[in-house]
Amino acid sequence: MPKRVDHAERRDQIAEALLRVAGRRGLHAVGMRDVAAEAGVSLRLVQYYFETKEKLLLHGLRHLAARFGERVTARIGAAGPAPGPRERVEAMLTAALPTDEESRTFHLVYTSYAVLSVTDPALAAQPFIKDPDAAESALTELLRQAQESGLARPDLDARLEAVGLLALSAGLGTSVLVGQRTPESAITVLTHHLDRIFQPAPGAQPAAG
Amino acid sequence: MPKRVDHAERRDQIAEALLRVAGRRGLHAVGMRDVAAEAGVSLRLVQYYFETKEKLLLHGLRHLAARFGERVTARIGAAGPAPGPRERVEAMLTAALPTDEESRTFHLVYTSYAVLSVTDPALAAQPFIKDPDAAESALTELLRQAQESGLARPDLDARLEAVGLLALSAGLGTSVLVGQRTPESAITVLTHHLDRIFQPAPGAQPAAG
DNA sequence: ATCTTGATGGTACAGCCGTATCACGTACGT
DNA sequence: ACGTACGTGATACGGCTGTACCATCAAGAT
Repeated sequence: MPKRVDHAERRDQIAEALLRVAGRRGLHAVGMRDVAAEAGVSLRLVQYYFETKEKLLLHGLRHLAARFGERVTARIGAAGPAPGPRERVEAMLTAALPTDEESRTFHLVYTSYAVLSVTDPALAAQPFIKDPDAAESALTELLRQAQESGLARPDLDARLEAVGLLALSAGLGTSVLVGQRTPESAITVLTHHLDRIFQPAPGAQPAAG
Repeated sequence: MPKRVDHAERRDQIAEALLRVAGRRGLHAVGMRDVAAEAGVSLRLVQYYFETKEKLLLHGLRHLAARFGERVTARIGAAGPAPGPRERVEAMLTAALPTDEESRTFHLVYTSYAVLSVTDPALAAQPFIKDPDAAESALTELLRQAQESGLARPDLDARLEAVGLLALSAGLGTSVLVGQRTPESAITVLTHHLDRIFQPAPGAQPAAG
């Protein structure tokens, strides 16, 4: 046989090419030939590693979600040596805002996938809503911890707030994406809402435990 | 000449056909032939009234925005004979949530346009962000009125809250659209946030003025 | 009555898309 | 050493897309 190739690695390379061109020209305008050219390979190779375009798109979606997870992790790590709940929450929510090229691409392509998943039975909702659900649970847990630590108002429904914050972040992200709002103003709105949640209970000391 | 035809009316008929098929199969999958078939006319006629697909899409967007405006107005009117600020705000925000077929189509197609406008220079942001900006101003004004009437907390920045509410509503709408959340839970979250804003100033009587 | 012009139908054309097919080289198992 | 399976290239094919072209009918103007 010829040089044995790591299929998983090659598939990821091609998936990254897909995301790059999708971020530039829109997911709807992405063809297999574009992906091949962007990845520097022949059209045949894209066919070889992903037999069909549908599989390519699905893998692209998974790859995008994975990269975003790493981005959030990195952001939390960059927030300091031992980031508190608020820092973690801010890292999660601002990571999705289109503030730089990577997050801009992420938001655009992810929204494109979301739109496609509504009508395309292939990109079924099943794999699509898994990650948002996980984010919602993680955020809820962070808010609960903040409440127990006395950092956040204890009279709030943590899950309700988590859902609201994620929807707020997504909505703000879209408005930034279409140029209606600047990233700074979006962050201002987000911070404002976090300030209302992260208020110590009246007369409570921020005790550990 | 043959039967003189009202061009504006015919264009609206075709635009409605466009929106119907876009709501069913996704805006990305809409071709001129589909629109023609849905409208019950020949392909040639679609070309005749909209010379190019780009112009058809642009008119479709305007028509969608207009229909949504009427929907909001109708909702406000249905909220009672003399709806107060809170009722008006609720009508605006819930009208965009995908609770029935019409709003579902609206949200899907509008989001599709938003995604397209990011990369397509034709659907420039110029006409696209006009309506959201108007909604933001209208909502801000309603919140200010509520504050002056003592119905809403006076210590809030009305515009900041308006921006947040619109982004929240948009984000919730998308999550409902992709099937992550039920319309009821979205309304719950929205109502919850409105409850926090629409609180009378401590010790203030809801006097008119 | 004829000419003009708006409205409509049918259809052809060039281009792109995803997919399939054929061909070839190369490196490992035997 | 050799055959077999993997990796890769080139290209063809059918279908769909937006657009352009040609023809026709109808009704008002002259």
